[in-house]
Amino acid sequence: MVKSMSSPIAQPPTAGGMSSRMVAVDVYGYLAAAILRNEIPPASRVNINAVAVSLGVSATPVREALARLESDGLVTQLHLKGYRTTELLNQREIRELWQFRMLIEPYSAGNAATLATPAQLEALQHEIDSFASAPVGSDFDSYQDFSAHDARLHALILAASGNDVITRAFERTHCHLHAFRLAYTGSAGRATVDEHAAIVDHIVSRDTAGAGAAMMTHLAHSRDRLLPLAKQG
Amino acid sequence: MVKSMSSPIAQPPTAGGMSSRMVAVDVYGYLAAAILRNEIPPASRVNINAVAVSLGVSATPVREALARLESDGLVTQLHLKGYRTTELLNQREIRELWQFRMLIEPYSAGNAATLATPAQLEALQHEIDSFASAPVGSDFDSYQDFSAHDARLHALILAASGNDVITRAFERTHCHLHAFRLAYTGSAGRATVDEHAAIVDHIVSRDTAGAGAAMMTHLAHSRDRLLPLAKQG
DNA sequence: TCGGATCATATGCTATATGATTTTTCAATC
DNA sequence: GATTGAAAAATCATATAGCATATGATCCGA
Repeated sequence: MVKSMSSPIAQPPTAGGMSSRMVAVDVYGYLAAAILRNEIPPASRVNINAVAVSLGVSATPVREALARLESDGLVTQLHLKGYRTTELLNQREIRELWQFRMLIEPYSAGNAATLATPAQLEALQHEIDSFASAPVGSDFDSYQDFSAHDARLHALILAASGNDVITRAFERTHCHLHAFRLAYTGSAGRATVDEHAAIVDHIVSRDTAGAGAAMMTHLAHSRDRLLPLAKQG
Repeated sequence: MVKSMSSPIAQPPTAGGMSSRMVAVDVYGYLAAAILRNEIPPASRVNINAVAVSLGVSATPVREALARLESDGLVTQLHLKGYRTTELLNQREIRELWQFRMLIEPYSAGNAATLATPAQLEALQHEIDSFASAPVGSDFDSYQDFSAHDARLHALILAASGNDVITRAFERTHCHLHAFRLAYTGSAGRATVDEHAAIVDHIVSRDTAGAGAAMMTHLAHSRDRLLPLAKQG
């Protein structure tokens, strides 16, 4: 996100005409964050003009961002009825998404154990250390921090596994975003932190099979932690 | 509060609406097909205005389609330089893409053997039959038909496996489109037809392990057939 | 031949028009 | 009097045209 989005109120409409070329507001990032934080609740309409006005841009860049968000599965477009945010995942969808993760993430964790560069190992260890001793709060901001940490760690592991196709396929699931939308009132779990540490320990010690197994265990647990929060489906 | 009683019906939209409101041209489909057929060569610029004029629409729907195509990895956007089609896959990218397929398609083929409905089994068998005895030509149109058959068969298997997340992740790789761009001068292979038939035989006979193994074999072979056509990387 | 100025072209955006949809209003009926 | 249904108004999504700016190529002079 770039700038000037903490004030949802009126921006002066580009007086004089000098400022129209100044800043490219990251409409995509703004909308993704707004959906993440449930500022735009699930299954609610996204008013293109309202977004455009609140960001001080016109409709065209908003439409472009929404087209991308639809590819990401965060909004859906109905002809002549505009865009709506998607529903929260139900239990069936969680099972399907986690099954997908179980196919690619243990494999990727194993590859990371084999292929990670020293710098990548250090980044993984740093991510673990930064949360190993952190307080585990239960307020919104704490949970958001924790969710971001979770997302970063998994992304680091994928990146270290050396397969860009798989990494992008994983990113496009936006699994952490969907999980956050379900659990944004929840709290960070010490169990998750421990499971993350175990995965990274195996990767750092170049234990391919152990890393894959630890990731599989972690995914099964995280799925089971999430399922009770979702509707049946 | 407005009361305006007059203004009788006398405003039927009638004519006028016909010309400009005719049909929503499928810009996305047009561009995807154009890239597929190499009418827009790899790594070449896509002139938004030219596309708009040739399709008889304005720039806005073209921009929206290009935003979606970028999410699909078929074009890339450079700021103030517009959109370019992506390069052909190189050997490293083929290996990465096929590795991804090897993670999800054998699993999905196995699930299809377990879960496919009778209608889905029939659709699979029909797809096989329609090409089992077909002539295997080497001209452009024949190869295009064959590629479409290949894409349909894999899509049917994914659909029968009962996991929409995995199905969408697979679709978004556009692996058949990338393969076609590399091999569009090639010819359909009898070997591929036979491998397809073997996979479907296992699925129809509810042989989960056999279906997965047959799919894995098929993927390895198709990868090895494709690699010589790509640049090193 | 090389460097710099000039100009044509394309991009990204804004402003606006058009028509579909949704909401509100209001009268008629039960 | 409450409720239903239709008509009008308002709202909103989509599309179009046009403008300001950045880019890249051409041309000129040294």
